[in-house]
Formats: sequence, C-alpha cells, structure tokens
Amino acid sequence: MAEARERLVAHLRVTVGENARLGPGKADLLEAVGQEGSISAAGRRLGMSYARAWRLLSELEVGFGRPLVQASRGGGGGGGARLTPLGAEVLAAYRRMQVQAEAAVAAEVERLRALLAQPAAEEAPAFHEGETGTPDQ
Amino acid sequence: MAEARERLVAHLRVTVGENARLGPGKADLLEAVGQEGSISAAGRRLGMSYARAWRLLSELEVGFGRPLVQASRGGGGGGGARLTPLGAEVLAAYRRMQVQAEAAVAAEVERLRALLAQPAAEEAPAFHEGETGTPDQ
DNA sequence: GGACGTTATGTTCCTGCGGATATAACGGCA
DNA sequence: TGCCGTTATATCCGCAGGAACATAACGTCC
Repeated sequence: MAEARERLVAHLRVTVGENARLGPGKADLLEAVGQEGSISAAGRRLGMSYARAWRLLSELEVGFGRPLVQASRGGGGGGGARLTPLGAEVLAAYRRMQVQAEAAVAAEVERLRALLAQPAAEEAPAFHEGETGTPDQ
Repeated sequence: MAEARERLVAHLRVTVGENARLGPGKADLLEAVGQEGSISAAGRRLGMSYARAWRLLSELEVGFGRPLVQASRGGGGGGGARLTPLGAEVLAAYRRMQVQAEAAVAAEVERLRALLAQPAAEEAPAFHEGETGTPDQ
C-alpha cells in the first residue's frame, strides 16, 4: 500500500498552515503507525530508519502545533504509538484529498498520455528570432 | 508567478508515461522559457543555473520521447528557445490539472486549517497496549 | 573577421539529507 | 531484579544532487 506510491499518476502535497506540509510520505507513515501501533515497526515497514520516521512525525507535530501521534515508552512490548484523534483526522483528510485530486486530474493525464504516444508528427522546423522579452535582469 | 509556488496550498506532481514526471518546478520552467524565449533567461528568472534548467528540460524530452522546447544557437541575441506545440500543450494541461486539483482539495484543506486552529481540546491520555500487528519484517 | 550571447556539455567542488550507530530512559514481565 | 523492545535524542559518515566554473560551437551583427 506504500509501494503503490510509485504507480500513482498524481502525487499531492498540501500546505496547511505556515510550516505544516503533508505529502504521500508522511501520509503513508501516519497510516503505518496507526496500523502497526509502533513508530519503529512503521519505519521498518516503509524501509526507513526509526530516526527518520521520528523526525518526520516531529515535523508534523511542529507544523500542526500539537501531536498527531501519541507514543509511550516501556511497558508491554517496550512501548508503542498510536494516532491521536487529530492524527487520524489528518490522515483521513489527506486520503480524501488524494482521491479527489486524482479524479479531477484523470482526464488531463489521459490526454497527456495520448500525446506521449503520438509518433511526433513532423513539426515545422522554422522558429527562432531574437525577441528576448526582458534580456538581462 | 514562480515565487507564488510557496503559497500554493496544493502541489501537484503527475507521472504521465514511464519516466515522464512533471511537477511545479518543470511547469514553471516551461512557462518561463515560453515567456522569455531563452533557456538561460528562464533559468535566471527562476534562480537556477542554466545547466540545471537544461537538464530539467532534457529530462522532460527523454520522458516524453520528443522535445518540449526547441532551441537554436547563434544568431540575433546569441540564440534562443521556444516551446514546441507539444511543450505548450503539456504546460497548459498541467496548469489545468493544477487548478482542478486545487479546487477539488480546497474544502478539505479548509477543514484541516480549522483543526490546526483549535487549541488542542484535552485528549484522553489513555492509550497503549502492545498489539504489534506484524512485529518484525 | 571579431564580438557577443546563447546553446550544449563536462568537470569539480560543496553541502544538505538520510542512514547508521550509540546511548539513555522507561516500564511491564518473567 | 534483570530483561527486553520501544521511545527519544545526539553524533558521525557517505553520497547524491546542485552550484560554480570551464569550454566549445554557433550564427548574426557591427
């Protein structure tokens, strides 16, 4: 579900507040944390180090002003992490946006794909002329 | 118009063919080339080196199988570049997708922005339990 | 013919980012 | 009372990617 990112036709990155940026990577990470119940397990599943996973979540927390993940040390299994209500809400919102954006874009992508398939159709070799709108600056 | 990229709420990156990836950076570059009539002038305007601008355009050409920009050396003003019909079409399609995606996403972004504004509303401190779905792997 | 500005590459240097590693704290559990 | 796996940091290292620089070719204009 995270590797499918390679096959998405449209990748979406949204800027919510001033510093709160959310893209496919952090969305997948939130999802993995919610499913695995652990930051380190989520990192392993996504092929990233715990340190990086933690840093990404920390960036989210800074950006949103409060934590999207609530973690605990010690205890059964050593500890764990789960999404806060805010975290779950943010993840769900991102997934909805992703679906909507992909739908909104599908037609144009299809057009582009068709253009890409065309075998070039010789274009007039004429061109040039030095009208450099605003030369140096 | 290129600096406004910082203020976009939704950044869109589309994958058209196998290797043809198009995001805000290359879209702005295509636009600048079309307006300036020169790769180097476009690079200057976007604050990137000519080498980088050329490399990005080359990536596009490889990805789409044929050039989106037609350039010429020598002549009045030293040479120049203009968008091919394909290049203009691709740029226009990307701008349309960007607008549509942003519209499709606007409502959810507004919801998220509202969540971000909320002053936290104390959340139940209860959590934990060690159900590590798929532990190591 | 020389100057000029651009295209078109290659090469070298530098820096930021990610990965790996180390360490400490934590708290159920055997 | 150790043990264990996790959270939470800090530090160091390697490398990819960008910037800067160098060079050559090109064609029009003076």
